[in-house]
Amino acid sequence: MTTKQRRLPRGVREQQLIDAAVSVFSRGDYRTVSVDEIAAAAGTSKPTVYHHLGSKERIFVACVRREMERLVEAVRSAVHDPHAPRDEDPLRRGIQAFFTFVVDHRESWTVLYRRAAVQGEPFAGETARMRDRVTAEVAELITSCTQSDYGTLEPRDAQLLARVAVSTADAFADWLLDHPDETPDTMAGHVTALTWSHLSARRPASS
Amino acid sequence: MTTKQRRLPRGVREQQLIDAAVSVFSRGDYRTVSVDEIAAAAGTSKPTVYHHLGSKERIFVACVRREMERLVEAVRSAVHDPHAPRDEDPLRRGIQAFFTFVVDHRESWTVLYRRAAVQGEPFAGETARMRDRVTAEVAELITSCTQSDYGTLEPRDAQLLARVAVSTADAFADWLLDHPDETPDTMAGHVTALTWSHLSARRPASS
Amino acid sequence: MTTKQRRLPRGVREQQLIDAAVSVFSRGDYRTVSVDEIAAAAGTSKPTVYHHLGSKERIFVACVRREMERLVEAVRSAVHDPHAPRDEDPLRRGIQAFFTFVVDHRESWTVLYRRAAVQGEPFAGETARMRDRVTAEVAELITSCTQSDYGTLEPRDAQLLARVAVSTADAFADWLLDHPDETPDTMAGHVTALTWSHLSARRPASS
Amino acid sequence: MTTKQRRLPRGVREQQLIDAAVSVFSRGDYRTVSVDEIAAAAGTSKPTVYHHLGSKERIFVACVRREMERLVEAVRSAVHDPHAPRDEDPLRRGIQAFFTFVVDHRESWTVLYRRAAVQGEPFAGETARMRDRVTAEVAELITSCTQSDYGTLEPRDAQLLARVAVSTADAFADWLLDHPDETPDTMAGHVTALTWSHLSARRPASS
DNA sequence: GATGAATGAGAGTTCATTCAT
DNA sequence: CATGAATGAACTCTCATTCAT
Repeated sequence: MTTKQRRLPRGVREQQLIDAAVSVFSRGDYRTVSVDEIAAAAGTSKPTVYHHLGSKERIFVACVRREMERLVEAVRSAVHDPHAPRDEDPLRRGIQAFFTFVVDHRESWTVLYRRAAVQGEPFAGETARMRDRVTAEVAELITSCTQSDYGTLEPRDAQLLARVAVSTADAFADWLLDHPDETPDTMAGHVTALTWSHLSARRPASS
Repeated sequence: MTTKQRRLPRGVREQQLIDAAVSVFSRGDYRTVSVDEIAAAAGTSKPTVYHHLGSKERIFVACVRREMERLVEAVRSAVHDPHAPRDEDPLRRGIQAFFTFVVDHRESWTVLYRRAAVQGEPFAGETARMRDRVTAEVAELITSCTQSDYGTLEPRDAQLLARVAVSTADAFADWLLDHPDETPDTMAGHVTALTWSHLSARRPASS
Repeated sequence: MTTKQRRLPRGVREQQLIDAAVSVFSRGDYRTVSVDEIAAAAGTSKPTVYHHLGSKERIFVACVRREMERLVEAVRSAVHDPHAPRDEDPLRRGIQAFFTFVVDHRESWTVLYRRAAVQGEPFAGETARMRDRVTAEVAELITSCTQSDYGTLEPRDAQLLARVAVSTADAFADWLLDHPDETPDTMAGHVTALTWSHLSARRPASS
Repeated sequence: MTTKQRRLPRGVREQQLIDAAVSVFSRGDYRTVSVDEIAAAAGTSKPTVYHHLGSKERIFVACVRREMERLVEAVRSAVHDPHAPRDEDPLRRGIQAFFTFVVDHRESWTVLYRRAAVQGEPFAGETARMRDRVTAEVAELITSCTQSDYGTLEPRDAQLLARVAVSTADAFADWLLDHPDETPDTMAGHVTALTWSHLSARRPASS
């Protein structure tokens, strides 16, 4: 799976292991996945995994944490892209970045959105907080982009919209898997239109 | 959990067991849940569960199957309700029924939508097929209700809409858990508006 | 090891398991012993052991607790034996009972005195308390038997004597293993003489 | 734990390692202790420990061996002390030295007497032989000191007495931990008196 | 029909020990 | 010499599943 390379420096091995773990966790949930599988996917042995990550729980949290950072970073830099044309909608850019991430890093997204949702695991608190950050980030994005156009969007509404946007992106990503002829860009257009239209539906009085 | 009642007729006992199983499966995924827990929740012992349902896998499938029937039945009878006012939108009625089910039978829905989604379990095929039937049903509903208004809605588009509707309903149900002041009816309104607006977005030419 | 007998009632199986566990724990310390060994010695399987005793720690504690009761009971009933001759020294009778127990139930004693002494195990508190009870019991025995002869024996001195008596009995039991020609009775005589003489050493003024 | 000092001459490093190992082994038994702990206590890394001592077993044996030498040496030089007053009892001097060692080098003694007693370890033979040497030494001491006073003390009796003396010293050392107001000297007096009185008890006819 | 008892298979975790730097 | 990295083996504990009552 990975180029076999013994005696790697700390940081590198660790990233390799997280790569493997994300991939494996995207195919089964926390309980289904065995540490042996992760080790095998990383081309190493179980004790090595423990040497670097400490415990199955910490492996999982490390996965969620890292993929979370990547996602947030991707969306943020898209929204604040200094090279983007002035007249381009930053909201659409952000949503597109978000959506592109979901599609391009299918495994990451699955771990982030689907696996972290399972209740009752020992690490519920940590991952739930992580998961909330995705929607919080999206909500903030929506808020900041709509402030001028529609008056002040209530935080509560922004939250709701964010949740809808996220779950919709998830549904679209699934859709894309079964229909490879659709382009991420087309889909991103759908989501944006959808969000806009829902914004009007929510706030008919403010137009 | 259930009123202890020995020596019940076959069918009844079985339904009780499935009730308990649905409740337990809604709180943890397939692997997390133990047959012991299910037996305890049903107020009986493990071998009794096996006697009636055969194996853990078959227990789970039985849960998904039964809840599925209930959901489909609820939506269908709402759409074809003969006592409904003529001028009422059957689509909205259907969506509302669907949404109401999701909210009222939180546990059933969780098992149906979240648990059945996990890949890699031994019964993947069976439950995946079940799960697809939800969206298929919704798609059919949308198709049949929009046929006259928007020309012929492409099956493909109906499918996509169905998926969005379903995942949105899921997001809304989650939202409702955190915000008990929202009424299911309000939420149902949101979904309908959302779906309509998206229909326009998808078919701008046909208006 | 034990007569193979399937499907035993709860209590019986449990005692069998503790029997086996005592035997195994007497040959190796807490960490050396594996639950598999215990299961094998009891003629059953590992999960059965867990079914009845719960955890390795609880197995060990159960052993210590039961053997403790036995020892205390043996000494007590010897001291208060109503059929004993009036002029017989109850102290000697008690020490002899104690010593006989140590020699006859070599395994029990080893678990009680040697294994429970190891610090740093997770159950340190529980077993330490148990272990203290042996000496406390012996101290009480000594106190009650010497009260009239030597004035009031200070509790502190009784404690010290008890400790010496216990460790001496342990040494003697070891000795007996290497020299089978000595009889337990002879040894009991030694201990008594030893204790008496030491009593004089401690309280030279009261003679 | 030890002053970090790289590139030490062979012998010194080795002694430092044994120091650390004795300290660690005194707190947990052979299985509880990990080589990592020993390495950490010595302020070095695991492979270094292996480089010098070879294996966990050999580490343990090295500890026992060295502490044994120290104990024997301490007792011997006390008995044969040329500067001691002529009329002083060399037996008491020896016992006192022995007892002082037990109290002052609590960790050494624990390793020697308690840890080495566990059966079933791979090195049982070696350490058992070591352990026997303590009592043998004490027996010899007793024999040589009593030769003139009580006729010839049978070797067998000397052995028994030695065992009792040793286990009693152990009990006293424990006692001292809980009662810091007792001085080692007082205790040594107790042991000597105890041994003498027991000698009389054993050989009433030979006086 | 219903249940306490029993178990084979497997998962997470640790550790003594060895390479390779 | 000294060490971070790597691993095979073993151990505790759990669970789906089946007997025997």
